[in-house]
Amino acid sequence: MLIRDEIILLLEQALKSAENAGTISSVPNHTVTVEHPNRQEHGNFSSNLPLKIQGLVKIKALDLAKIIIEHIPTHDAVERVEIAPPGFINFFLSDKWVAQQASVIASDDSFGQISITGEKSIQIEYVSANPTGPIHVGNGRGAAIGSSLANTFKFTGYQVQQEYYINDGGTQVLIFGQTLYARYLQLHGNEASLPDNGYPGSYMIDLAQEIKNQYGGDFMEQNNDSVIEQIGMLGIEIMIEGIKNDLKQIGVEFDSWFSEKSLMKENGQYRQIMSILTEKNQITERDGAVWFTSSELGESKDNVLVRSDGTPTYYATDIAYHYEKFIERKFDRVIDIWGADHQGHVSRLKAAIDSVGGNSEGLDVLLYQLVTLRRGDEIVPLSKRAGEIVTLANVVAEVGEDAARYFFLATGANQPMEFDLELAVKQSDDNPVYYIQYAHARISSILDLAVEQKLDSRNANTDLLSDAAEIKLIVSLLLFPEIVERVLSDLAPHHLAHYARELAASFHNFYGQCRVVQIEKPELSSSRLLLLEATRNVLARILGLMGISAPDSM
RNA sequence: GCCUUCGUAGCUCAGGGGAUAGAGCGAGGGUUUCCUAAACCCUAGGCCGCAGGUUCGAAUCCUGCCGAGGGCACCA
Repeated sequence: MLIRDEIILLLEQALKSAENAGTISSVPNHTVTVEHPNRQEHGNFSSNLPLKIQGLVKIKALDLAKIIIEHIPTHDAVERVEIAPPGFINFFLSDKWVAQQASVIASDDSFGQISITGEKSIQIEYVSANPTGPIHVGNGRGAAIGSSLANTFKFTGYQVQQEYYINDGGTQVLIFGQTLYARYLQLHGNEASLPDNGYPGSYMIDLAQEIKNQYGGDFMEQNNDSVIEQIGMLGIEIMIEGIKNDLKQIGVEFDSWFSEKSLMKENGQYRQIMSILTEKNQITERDGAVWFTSSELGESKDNVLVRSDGTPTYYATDIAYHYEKFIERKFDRVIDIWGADHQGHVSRLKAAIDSVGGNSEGLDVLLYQLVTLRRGDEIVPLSKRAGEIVTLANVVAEVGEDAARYFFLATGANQPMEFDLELAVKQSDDNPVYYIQYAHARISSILDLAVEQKLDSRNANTDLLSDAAEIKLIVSLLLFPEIVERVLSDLAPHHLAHYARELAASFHNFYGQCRVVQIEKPELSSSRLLLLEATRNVLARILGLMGISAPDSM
């Protein structure tokens, strides 16, 4: 159990005990919380319980605090409890107990795994960029958030499936095929113009070249209607390989690639949701199109499911897709990670999920604000000339995998993010990601030295870990499970990045204050080596969760 | 117009009911006969967009206003 939760328990027991003793009246339901105060003199944990319930028991908070602390049971970890105006109860952990935790953390690979209740199978769908072009910088943000979140869920014991939804159906893909075919014809010296709203990017020429290299003029000789579809599908396949490769560059690999087209089969999910909605009378025909009467469900308006030309909208296929997730694959919980430009889609999708028999409460949509790219003072336009975009691959090539992951992750999803290429590269020496990695490398280096000097942590005596810097470092380590908990409850992996930096700072400070390897003091050395092992465990873990490498030397 | 996210140090961002608001970068100063100086320590820098309200207590919650991004398609 987390020490935080044990302290909450102490407070609950104290309250109950005071009630039983008759010193205070019975308190109706309430939640006891503790937090980490900003200031050291307020202890390791602080509770506002007296302030919260003073009105209920009709005793002034400060007096109430006095009563409560008299009933707090003793606990190994707690050295003393103080009250502070206007009515806080502050807990100070004993240094001895804190020091002992170094031993626990060093030997426990599962340190940080919080106990979970409820659903344990979870699907996280992210990136899912259209396969009609290479993935861009904004997708990189979704990739970093999704991947780190998935890592953290997995670490905690969830069954996680990471999925990429391939939009390989619909009009976009048709236009993609037409564009590709036009480029292909041009490469063979034929006159051909791009379709309206085609894809002007030069990567389409490269793609056509690749197909030409592989298939020569095969597609020239065919003269049937399906040639565009064939060449389009071929192009999509190649694009997807490229996307997989780009994602691999930032350490992202999916368990599953789900094809939109597969929903359109004879008795597929698309047909099923259409018939369910028809049966439930939630569909109407208007202007030649088929509408979902979502306004009757409290949505701001109705939405088109089938266009007047008979093709389904993205909305309709997305309903089918989520029907497949919830009803067929039976995920308890689904997390979709989308760019903020899809915000308007959230509410109507949830409404539709409920209509087709799913439970939209199982769906969390995590929206991330869009990315602005900068180079120093200059804003880098995400799309340069017509169709030319700054790809994720460009950025990763420029700043490196680790820095890219860190920068994408470090800003909260709700916050619009500025990615400064100049900062990420030019100042790489002062880059937070190197700062964190350096802590790990330093530890490895000291551990190596210890081996040379024939020192190890077996003779550790945690009572010797009493320096302020040592205690502070262990206190930082003890925060790790709480961080994991927050990442999962808030779906906010940026906490990982900030915590990692704080932990690294605690370590670097310790390093400056306390020499580890000292031949003449083998017991102290041993104890500090134990602390290093504990720190390395947590640092390596958290870097792993963020998808950043933990180097042994730099 | 409606919906939504945001506004915190010169810059990039944490904190999202709690006590004297924090980091990094940038600025100024100091630290190395000793485990990696990609480090450590110190200093300067803030009406937390503005105005009301709720509360014992507001950067945090509510309302309004100002400013920025995104959305309001038979695009995805």
